[in-house]
Amino acid sequence: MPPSPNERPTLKTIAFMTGLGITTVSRALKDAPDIGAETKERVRLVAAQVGYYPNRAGVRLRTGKTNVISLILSLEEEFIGLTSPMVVGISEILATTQYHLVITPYSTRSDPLDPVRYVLDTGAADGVIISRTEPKDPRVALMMERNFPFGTHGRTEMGLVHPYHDFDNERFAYDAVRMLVERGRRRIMLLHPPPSLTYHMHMRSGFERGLRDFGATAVPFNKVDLDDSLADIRAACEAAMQAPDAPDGMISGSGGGAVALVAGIEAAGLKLARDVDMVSKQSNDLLQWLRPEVITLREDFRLAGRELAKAVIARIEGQSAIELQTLSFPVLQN
Amino acid sequence: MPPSPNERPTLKTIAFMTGLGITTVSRALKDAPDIGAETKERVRLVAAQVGYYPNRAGVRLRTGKTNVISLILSLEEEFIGLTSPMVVGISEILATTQYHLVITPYSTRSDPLDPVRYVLDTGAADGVIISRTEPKDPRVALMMERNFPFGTHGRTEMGLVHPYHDFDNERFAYDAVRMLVERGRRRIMLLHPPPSLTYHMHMRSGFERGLRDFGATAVPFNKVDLDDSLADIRAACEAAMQAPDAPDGMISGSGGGAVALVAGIEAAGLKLARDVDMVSKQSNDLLQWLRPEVITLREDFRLAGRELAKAVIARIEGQSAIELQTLSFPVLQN
DNA sequence: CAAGCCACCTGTATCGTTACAGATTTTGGC
DNA sequence: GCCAAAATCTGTAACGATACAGGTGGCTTG
Repeated sequence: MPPSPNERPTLKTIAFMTGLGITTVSRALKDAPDIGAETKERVRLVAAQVGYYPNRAGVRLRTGKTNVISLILSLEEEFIGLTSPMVVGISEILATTQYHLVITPYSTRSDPLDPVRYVLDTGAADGVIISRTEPKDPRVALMMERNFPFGTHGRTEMGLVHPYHDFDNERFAYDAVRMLVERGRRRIMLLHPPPSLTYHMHMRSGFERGLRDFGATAVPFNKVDLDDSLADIRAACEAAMQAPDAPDGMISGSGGGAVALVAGIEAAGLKLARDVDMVSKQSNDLLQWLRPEVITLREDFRLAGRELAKAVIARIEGQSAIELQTLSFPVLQN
Repeated sequence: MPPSPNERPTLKTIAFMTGLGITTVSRALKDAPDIGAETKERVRLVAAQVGYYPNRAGVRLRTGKTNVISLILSLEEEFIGLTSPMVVGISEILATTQYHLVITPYSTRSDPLDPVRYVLDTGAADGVIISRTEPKDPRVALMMERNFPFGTHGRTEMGLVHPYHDFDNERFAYDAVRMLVERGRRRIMLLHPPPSLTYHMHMRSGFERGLRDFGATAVPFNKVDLDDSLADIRAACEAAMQAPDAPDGMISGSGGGAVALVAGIEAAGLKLARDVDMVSKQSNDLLQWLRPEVITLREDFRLAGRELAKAVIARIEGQSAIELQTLSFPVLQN
């Protein structure tokens, strides 16, 4: 019985059209060595002609390969818009491959291990990308233990070697201090990431190294971090500016945080560039347009997405993890 | 042969454990009417106990149901961050179902029909969500013709009934004009969406109705639209402000556009609230923090994501399209 | 008590693909 | 020419699920 011409073509369709066996067609399309060159050519031609795509469910059922990369996203952090460019970067890479991108969400209020366990237990993907990486990240430990391919946005501190892409937050904070000191600022305040995340340490250590090397002092600012609401950050900043030892320089670990700090400074009746200078990490340029006085160092999330997608695929293909660790560096805007 | 206890459990595992047939287990888990109540209970218990999830590839191969919703994203538009909250909204809904969210990207430089054709031809998803909807949108026509479930962010003008969620841009522009006139502004400029998109018409007609009803006049501003770069928009705005008939009121169809307009106004040496008032659509609150003088009306993209996800699922389940059309309204910030 | 009906359960075939173990034909060596 | 070794090709089974067409046993019904 000839396969219906209206249905999506399968190996059977091509087998019928070429007069070959289904197995032969399958192996021809895989360029297997035991198939004749002319046969392969013929099969490829017919396959292209009828617009054949392998059925993903068939492949997945038989081989276990899902051809899916899962991006695990916290529903809370993300609406700030940071991951949007990351999704774009990942998509750019996956578009050139067979992989699809699946978004696996979780709520920060629930266990961050849940989505990872879900993917591992159900075999929902061939590889995973996670962010909000912690020094002793249990997700990383779990995936390493199961030997499951993944990449992290951010590093860990467990002596486990795994693929990552990270922004050099140590250098960012160090350079930020330098730039502030160059502008004559000496009393510097840092709006840091939540202490649970690895890059908190990086940013703090760059900050402190900068203070030492360039001779500035830290103004404590520990009541809020980048996970807090902009309203809370602004209020804390306003209070800090009105305290006796108010800072004359500020560093913000994100563009959103910087906006809140600027609002706090101005609510205290002070003025950027005149009373305070600020260096901020920035991923898009809205801040730049409205407060060009803020010095911004760009973190390229799109690049991060590209690097992570490449790393995870390479890991799936068996490349060793140590070759799949990349770092990117702050770039001064303008 | 008992199924290996290390592997993921399948129907076979449960069948072995309960002493039932595979078919019975399958039907019991589906709550089929021809299975005894006690049996169902027993099967459900064992299934929960061993942590059974149906194998997606098996279901998909046998039934054709993918349990996937595809969000089709333009790689260019999106890094402004608009779709990030939309992804969150979609995820919130899908998390309560069996559906996975797959991001299917395309480049605005290529044919927007490509990703739709891909999903249709490969059966990659059970339903699709698209944005950047046009009055005669060929993607909508194609999916309607193939009777494929989808939802659009934005309406069409083809006399075809399909699920959509839209923001009432007509009302937005109308209200915006009113608010500007209330502040004594009479010469109003509109930064509109690209003319190819449906909501361009909506926004323009609300704008013009507002001008008539409230007695204001339009200042032409047709060289740029919201798809242009912020730099181009700013330059165009600066030029407009220096022309003899400069506007004293402005309406921006997006928060990003508003930032560029503000920069243009200020580059021309003018001042918000004093020389010009502005009403902008806004999806996050960065603008609000740095230029509180700008009046912002919120468009809730997260809600849009939720509504669209619900609509597509309902459509898949056979609900009629006309019941799946929703509109949301501008909300004044503060 | 046979027939019919219900309530429950189950075997078989199938979706599209690939691993595996042959089968068939060609080629080459002597 | 004959046999072994390549070179090509192919059928079967299996991945996990479900549609479909039967089974089986008990109970009512006339």
